[in-house]
Formats: sequence, structure tokens, C-alpha cells
Amino acid sequence: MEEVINSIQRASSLVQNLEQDLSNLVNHPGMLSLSIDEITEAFTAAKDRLLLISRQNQTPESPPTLLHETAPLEPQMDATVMQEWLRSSHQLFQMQQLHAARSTLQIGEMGGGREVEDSERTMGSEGDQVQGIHASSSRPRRRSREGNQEKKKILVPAPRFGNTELPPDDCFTWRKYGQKEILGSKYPRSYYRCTHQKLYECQAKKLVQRLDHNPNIFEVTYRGNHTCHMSSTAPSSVPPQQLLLDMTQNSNTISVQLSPTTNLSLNPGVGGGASTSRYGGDCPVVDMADAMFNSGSSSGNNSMEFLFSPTEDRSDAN
DNA sequence: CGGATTTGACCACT
DNA sequence: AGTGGTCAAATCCG
Repeated sequence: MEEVINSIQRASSLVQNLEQDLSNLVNHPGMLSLSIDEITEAFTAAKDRLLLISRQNQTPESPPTLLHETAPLEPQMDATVMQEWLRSSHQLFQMQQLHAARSTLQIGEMGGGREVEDSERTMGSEGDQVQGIHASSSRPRRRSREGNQEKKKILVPAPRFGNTELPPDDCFTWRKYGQKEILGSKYPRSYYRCTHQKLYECQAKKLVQRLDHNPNIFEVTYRGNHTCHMSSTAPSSVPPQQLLLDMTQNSNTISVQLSPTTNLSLNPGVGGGASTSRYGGDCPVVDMADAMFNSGSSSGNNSMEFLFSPTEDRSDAN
């Protein structure tokens, strides 16, 4: 596990370096590629180790919830895009660390107060219970009060190959139940709920919307917790959240979910498939989301503020 | 045929 | 009244 941590830390610092020199490196694709390769290798090394470890620790039927590869981003992206996903991925990584650190404490309120996002400001954020939606009951179409649902936003790079319309895979199966044009947004918002909503009364939902100014990035808003404890494929004896916690308890600083690999999508040099392994067991986003959910409240507030917040904010998270 | 998606309409909330 | 969220019939798809 120590090697894993070392690899991750190395990768993280490489990401930071890359981020700092990004404006220069963008003009030197070769060097940029090398840099990305280094990061990829570091994460891949960590991943390989973790896969080994997780295979030893998991029951055979447990879906691999560790580490992910998503569709690679197009190698030559502009600086803005690059910076966005670098920042977001770095933030995600920070969040993983934050979560790992906090998971050993009793997680409840976070000190910041920055967690409350705009939509929650007006509603309050109890975030503890989820109302059931019984479409066929005597009160049809009752909309659950958003303010009572935990709501977390993350930014996820859109697949640059294959079907870029697909929202990022996150290891859970989602059923789309609506799409709507949102005022002031170029792109429609898609509404998803957990496929197992009926079976397990799972109230997890997510909203997916492309960013106006950057269609290469999805803003994914998760609401409600998964109570189904199901992955996209088969029932897992251990819910992903649990795995996360279990693993993080073993390493006191770094969560092994490593969403960064995912969201970094550092695949130019890695022979990963171009398309999302939709049910392949790589479940990046949800791990992150779960991490956030399970930490009571995380540092997520307004997505942009949260993800692109200044460094002191992130260091504050440590 | 069953489950997922689409899409217009309805409803809750501000 | 405007807007976002949800429903549910129609349709698609494997």
C-alpha cells in the first residue's frame, strides 16, 4: 500500500507541475505528451497495485470498484479545457484525500460553510432524508423538496471519443427520466434516477448538463444516496461506499478510489480503450460522489467555485 | 416482450 | 407567471 501512496503522490505532484507549466507546454505537444505519460505511468502503477490488493481483499462477486479508466481525452486540447480538467481532477484528488482523512473522524458538518451551493442556500440543507416518490399513489407528481436532499456537483470531462453525448460512467445504472432545456443554458439538462429505484426504493438521482462555456465538461449533480447498494452489473456484497471507507481506513491519507485517473483521463500513452467501459467495473464518478456523500458534506458548493477555487482552499482541505 | 429513452404535459416552488 | 423537476404515454431497441 505504501507503494500505491507513493505513486499517487508522485502523480499528484506531476499534475501540479503540469498545471503550472501548462501554458508553456501547450505549445510543446511533445513535452506535454511526455509529461502526461509520466502522470499516467504513476497512476497506472498505483492502479495496478491497487487492483492486486483489491483482488486479494474482495470477494469474487464484488465488482471492482477501484480505479478507473475512462475514455481518453483528445490529446490536443486547448489550454482552457486542459486547465479545467487538470484543476477538476486535482480537486477531486484533494477531495479524496480529504475524505480519507475525515473518514477516520466522525464526519459531520464541515467547517467551511462554503459547501452550501446556490440552490441550497434558499432551501436549507438538511440533506438527511429523501422523500419517496410514489408516482402511482394518491398524490401523483409530487416533487420532492430539493432542499432536503443532499446535492453534490462535480465536473467530469466528457468523452472525447465515441459517444460524447453519453454522460460519464459512474458504476451505477441510471435511467433517464427527463430532459429539459434550461433557461440561459445552451445545452439541455438530463435527469437520471437509479434503475433500482422501484426495487430498492433507491432515491439516488443525477442531473447531467454540459457547461455552457465548455461542452467538453459535464456538470453532474448527484442527489440522494444510493440505497440499492447495487453496481451497474451485479449486486455487490459490499457497497462501493463501504469499500471506499474500508480502503481509506487502511491508508490514512489517500483514498484508493483515485478518481483522478478517471477524471484526468490520462490515457494518451495508456492502451486503454477509447470508449467508456460502461459496465466494465471502472466507476470513477460515483466513487467520488459517494465519497462526498459519505463525508456528510464535502467541500462541494458551487461547482465552479469548488473545483476551481484558489489553492489555499485546497490546502485548507488538508 | 421487457426495459430504456424520448418528449410533451403537468406540478411544485419562487 | 416563469422555471425547474417529474410523470407517463409513446416509441425505440435488444
